[in-house]
Amino acid sequence: MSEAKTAKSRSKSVDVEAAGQAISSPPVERPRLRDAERTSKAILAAATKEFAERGYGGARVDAIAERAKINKRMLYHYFGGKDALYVAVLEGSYVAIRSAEARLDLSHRSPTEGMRELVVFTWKYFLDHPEFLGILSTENMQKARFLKRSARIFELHSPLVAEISGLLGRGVATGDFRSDCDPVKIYMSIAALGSFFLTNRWTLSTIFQRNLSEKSEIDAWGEHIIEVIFAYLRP
Amino acid sequence: MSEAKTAKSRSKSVDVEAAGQAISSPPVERPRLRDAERTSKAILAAATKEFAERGYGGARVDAIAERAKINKRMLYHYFGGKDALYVAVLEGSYVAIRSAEARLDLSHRSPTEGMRELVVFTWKYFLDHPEFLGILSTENMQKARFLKRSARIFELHSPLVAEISGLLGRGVATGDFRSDCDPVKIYMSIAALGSFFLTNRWTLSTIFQRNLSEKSEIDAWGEHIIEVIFAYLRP
Amino acid sequence: MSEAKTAKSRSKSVDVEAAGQAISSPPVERPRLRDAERTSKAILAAATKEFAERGYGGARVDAIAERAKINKRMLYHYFGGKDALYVAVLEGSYVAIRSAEARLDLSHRSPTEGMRELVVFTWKYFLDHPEFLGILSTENMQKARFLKRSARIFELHSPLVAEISGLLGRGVATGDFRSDCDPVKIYMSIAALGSFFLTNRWTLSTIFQRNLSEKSEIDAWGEHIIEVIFAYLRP
Amino acid sequence: MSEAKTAKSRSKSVDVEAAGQAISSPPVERPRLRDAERTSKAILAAATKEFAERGYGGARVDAIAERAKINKRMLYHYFGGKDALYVAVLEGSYVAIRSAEARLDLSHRSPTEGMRELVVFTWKYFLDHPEFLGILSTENMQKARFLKRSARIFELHSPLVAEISGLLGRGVATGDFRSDCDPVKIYMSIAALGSFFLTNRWTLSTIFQRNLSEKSEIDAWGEHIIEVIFAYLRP
DNA sequence: CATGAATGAGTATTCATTCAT
DNA sequence: GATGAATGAATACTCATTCAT
Repeated sequence: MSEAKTAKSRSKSVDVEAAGQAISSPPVERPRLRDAERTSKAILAAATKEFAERGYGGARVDAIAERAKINKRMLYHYFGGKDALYVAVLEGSYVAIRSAEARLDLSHRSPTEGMRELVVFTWKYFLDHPEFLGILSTENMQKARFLKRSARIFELHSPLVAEISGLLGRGVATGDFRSDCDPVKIYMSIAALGSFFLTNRWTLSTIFQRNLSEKSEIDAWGEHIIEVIFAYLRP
Repeated sequence: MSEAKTAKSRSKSVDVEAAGQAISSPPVERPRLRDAERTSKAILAAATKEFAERGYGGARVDAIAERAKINKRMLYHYFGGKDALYVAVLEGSYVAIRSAEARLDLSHRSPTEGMRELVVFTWKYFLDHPEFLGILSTENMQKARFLKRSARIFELHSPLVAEISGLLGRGVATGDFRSDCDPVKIYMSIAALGSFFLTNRWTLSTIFQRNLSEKSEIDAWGEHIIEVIFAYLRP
Repeated sequence: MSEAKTAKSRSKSVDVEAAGQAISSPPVERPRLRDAERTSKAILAAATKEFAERGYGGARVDAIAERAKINKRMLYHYFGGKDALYVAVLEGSYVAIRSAEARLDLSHRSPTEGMRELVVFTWKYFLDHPEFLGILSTENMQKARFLKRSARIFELHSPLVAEISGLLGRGVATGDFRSDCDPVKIYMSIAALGSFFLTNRWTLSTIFQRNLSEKSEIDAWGEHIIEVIFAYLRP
Repeated sequence: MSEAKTAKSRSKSVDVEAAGQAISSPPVERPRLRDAERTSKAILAAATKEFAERGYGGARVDAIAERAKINKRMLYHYFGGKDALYVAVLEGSYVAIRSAEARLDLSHRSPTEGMRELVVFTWKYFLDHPEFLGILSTENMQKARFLKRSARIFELHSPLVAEISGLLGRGVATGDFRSDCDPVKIYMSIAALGSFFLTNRWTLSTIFQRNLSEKSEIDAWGEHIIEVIFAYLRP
């Protein structure tokens, strides 16, 4: 592991847009050559896909370079190596979802509305960003080996917990929600139902002979998550 | 990937005992000469762990041989190659859980009791067989590439769906459960809640600064699953 | 540096013959395939030449494999890596010269005869084993980075010092040598005169416009060493 | 090796000051704009160290740029490439020692005094300029591949030979020295004893378990060289 | 003059698999 | 049946050098 050499990339701030959005942005025709930012983002986007699809061990540096249409050497120039690039992808992925989440502004809605919005957002985000779930899968297969080293990860998540706590508190006050709910458990339940379906639909489709990638099945499961969560929250 | 060469292994029947039980079962005392079987099981058990921990791409044939304490050549002798071995591991994993499940005998219990038993069994099985979840993760990361080729996988699962359908039907009749429940959705919800917690606890522990591998957290989540499922089933 | 992985090669005893003699032995026509010892020696001999000629940093693993006419993979199989192979070469080189030296049996000769024999042997050995000097050059350029880690190197050299001490002592007794000579200084002087000429003859030939690789020059320098050493030892 | 591309650098005259003295010389105060020269010297000094420490093959262009604290591109601007830079270092090294030597003015001293001065100077120069010995090592490892191409190298050395010849002739006349001494052999003996000790002290310290980098050992060896040379010169 | 992005050809090392005994 | 030597195709990473600004 060449992590000692990541110094250079450490100073690179992980760009919120990079992992999540560069992927879908239209192929802007800029000068092409000597565009450091563009190159760096392209690498990050390509790496995100590759790591998500093949896992850390299965991901190939050459494949990332090819996907990003850059010279493999640049990957080392900008990120230092496979490890450091993976860490950048990992942090970038979390930053991206938490940033989008933060834009929800749940506190100005009724508890029921807010909770529904959170559930729907989460489900949609998972649906639209399959790489995020892939990265999580990979990282967990390694027991969060890399994430544990990331200092700022915790801070990134306290606002989320606070937000859910607020919703729950207000919901209890209005009589919409049962009391004694753990915000972390609520979030985990939402994530569990959403993530499991999308992540595992491939084997599930096979064993149950039912194409879970069809729109109707996906939509139905989205409804199902809401039903389950609200059934549980019901006082 | 030399998948064209897996023909040899196809003739190998997957042993129910292999993945799930050979690990803990006592060394059966039969005449001898059973070295072949013993070796084969050791390989399967070692491969299960390796694939579960590192994923398909990250797993190393050498590592499997070393874990199984056998000569690498034997692995090719018995299974034909990495791909075929992986398929054997995959099928064996499903066979193992479905076999254990089948021993539950849910039909002789009340719907509520039966459902609780199913939830508890699933949770415990996931807890006791982390490799199973690892294998699923890996296989889904590859979009069920290998599982899709496995012919008998569907048959293996129809009894499970039937069993849950039975429980639900009886529950509706007794007034314990709401009507209109999809047995597959119920099973997927149970699996989702159990699997997600265990699979993702490493990153979750990190982002929420809370050690989800502690017994108290694990037990609490087991209770949580039951609560969620029953809240949903409540008429 | 992958030295943590050299465990395997560590158990390989360095063969005295390997570095020094396998090089000049006739190409025995043995079965060719599956001859571990032969392969291992061929690698060591090839590596000795490569490291001697190009230095540690300049040596190429591919070049070694090609010189040894083996698959590059075997080099890792037998030695673990470039580092470990280099260490084997280094130790082997010292073992080879010290073993040959030990066969001199200086103690049964007169001090003068013994000393002359030592000088001549050293000169001839350097002349016949240019790789040895090359290896020393390389290792010293790295400030003995690898040699310092070699445990048995010191033991290998105490007999030499003892032998020279014996010669000097007897020479003082017979009146042939001056007293107060440090055996290590004597050896170093012999080595210095021999080594410097052979190692530096390329630049020396150029700057002095005189071909020091000619037999006459080489022989003359051999005589010169003897003269210098005996002039110094003269009481 | 892009040796065909060194044409550019050929026109660069090697500055006497560059390798040997730029390092310690005070920042000459001239109008300004001298950045070009300053940069060029910094590169040469950095390259001298790098090549001396790691050898030609082991030296890294990036490392040289970093040591010189200049942009790598400048290195190509001023010297054309690695090869040409190496040649400049090599020539500069010889020019530096011969220039310093020329300032000795041996002809106005007694033969004995002059000879002692030459020995002491050589020893001190080697001691103070470890890069010089490193460069020689490297160049000889390549059998003077680059030096052979340098046209003016021979001229640079004839004064040295003449100077020593003069000393020897006068010494024979005064009866201080034996006759029939080859000036080149004398110089080579002086250089051999000095160079070998300093170059090889790392391995020698290890094999003889004696720290030859200590001041006492170094001083003692300086004395030893004088003793050896004068013992040999004694009529 | 100066900078840093870009590149293709290496360079050490590892992998799954096969072969000879 | 069992063993370990042998192999070619990757695989992560590095190097000297050039290009655009």
